[in-house]
Amino acid sequence: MIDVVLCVPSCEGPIRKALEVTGVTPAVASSGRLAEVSALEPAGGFAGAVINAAGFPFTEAMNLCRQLRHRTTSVGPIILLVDHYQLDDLTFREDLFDDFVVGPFDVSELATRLRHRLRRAGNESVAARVEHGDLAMNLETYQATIAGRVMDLTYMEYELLRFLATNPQRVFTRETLLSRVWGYEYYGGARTVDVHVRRLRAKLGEEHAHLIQTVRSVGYRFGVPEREDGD
Amino acid sequence: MIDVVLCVPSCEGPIRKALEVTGVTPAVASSGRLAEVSALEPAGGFAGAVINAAGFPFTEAMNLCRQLRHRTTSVGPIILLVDHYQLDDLTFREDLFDDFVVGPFDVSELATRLRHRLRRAGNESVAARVEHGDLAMNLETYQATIAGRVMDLTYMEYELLRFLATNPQRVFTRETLLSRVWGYEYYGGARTVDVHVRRLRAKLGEEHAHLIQTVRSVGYRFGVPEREDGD
DNA sequence: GCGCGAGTTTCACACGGGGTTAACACAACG
DNA sequence: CGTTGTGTTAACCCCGTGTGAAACTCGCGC
Repeated sequence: MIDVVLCVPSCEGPIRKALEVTGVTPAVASSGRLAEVSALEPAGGFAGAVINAAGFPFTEAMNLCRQLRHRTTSVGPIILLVDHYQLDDLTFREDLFDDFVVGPFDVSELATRLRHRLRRAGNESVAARVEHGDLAMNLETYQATIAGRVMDLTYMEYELLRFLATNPQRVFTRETLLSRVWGYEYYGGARTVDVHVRRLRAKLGEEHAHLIQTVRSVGYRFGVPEREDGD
Repeated sequence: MIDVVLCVPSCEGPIRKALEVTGVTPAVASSGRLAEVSALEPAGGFAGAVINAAGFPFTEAMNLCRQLRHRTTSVGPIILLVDHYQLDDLTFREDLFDDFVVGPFDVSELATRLRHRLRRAGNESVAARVEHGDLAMNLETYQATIAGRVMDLTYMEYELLRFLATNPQRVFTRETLLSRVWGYEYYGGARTVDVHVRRLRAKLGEEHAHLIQTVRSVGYRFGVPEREDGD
């Protein structure tokens, strides 16, 4: 079986060479849109993805990563190509990709990383479940239960809850949530987040509504206040 | 809790800097022998390991990786530092390490990879924290605890305490606090600061209220009174 | 010791802004 | 066309915050 690796937005120079050395065939999606990606997809799914975030709007690249991760058919490891100045942007987005390479891109490093991740992908099983207290989310079936009761969440509600629940205790501003969950830069309605939080709280039910806490003048946080014994 | 990262065979220059930036403390095992490593190990095990295979016999480095992986107590992610010419040697050894960096080593890339792997390994505590005695503040969760008890601080209270706690022992005038914490030039009611200090003291509780001291006709200071013998 | 004044603590209250909520507009989908 | 999901708008409400004044404390001089 031939392994096909998705390349966005192009596959030239060192990238192409690295893929050749590794022995996988590229599938180039120049736009990076999900429709284009799906059209290119082979029967067994992609073996991996190489996304060049340098010379590509960064949030769009992140958005694509997110979409790839959320598809039903798995897409192997995602490797991000970034410029040095973009390193800081990677912080707290660790869940969106598996590895990265800093430009200028070296063929052998690229190839080594590709091989490394492809090999490891075979052994590791991705966490398909998120559990936190009474909340359980199955990422494969897209179902969420609270204290055993199935919640009927919409897509956005599910995504928001998943993001919050996978980063418990951390506070996120509305802007951050918009860019991380919705996937675009903020323009205007921060109330959007509020409303979705409200709907989530309603579906969580009276007794679990407090799982999403408001941190006034900051944002929202998932989880119960920690009792951390200092020392 | 403080995260300790094993460093072999040394921790200098960019490596030390990267560990500092990430907020973990190094434990240096110069020989790389298992006995030495075990002696350095903290109670909770290592949070991760950085092994410099450049300037180190390569097979020895691989041996150490293998030994670390086979121990009973887990040793977080293993990051290998290699020279460019060693890249080929990594092939078929993917299971022995989690990530690698190619020299010359860049601080921010190193730090980013370290954080990336630590976070993926489920390590929550690579967060910005302020700790001082019984007080602990987590800047990500916006939570503050005093002697293990969670304090329910409002936004302004949190900001004020954070500023004071990050500059312990120093005395600040009300004017300084207003301009540094509130962020605007002030003229009028300096009582604002007093009141917030009072509210903070109340939430700190009887026995910790003295953490914020009044310096009459000057301002306020955070920390325990210094035992000044001579002065 | 007593009284006085400057400085600090404490209290109560009013205002403003951030958060919640409901209702609506609109797009997607069958 | 109805249904369902999503984003926006606007009214409402409440909590956090700042302020002034009263009570209190400390330091100093008489």
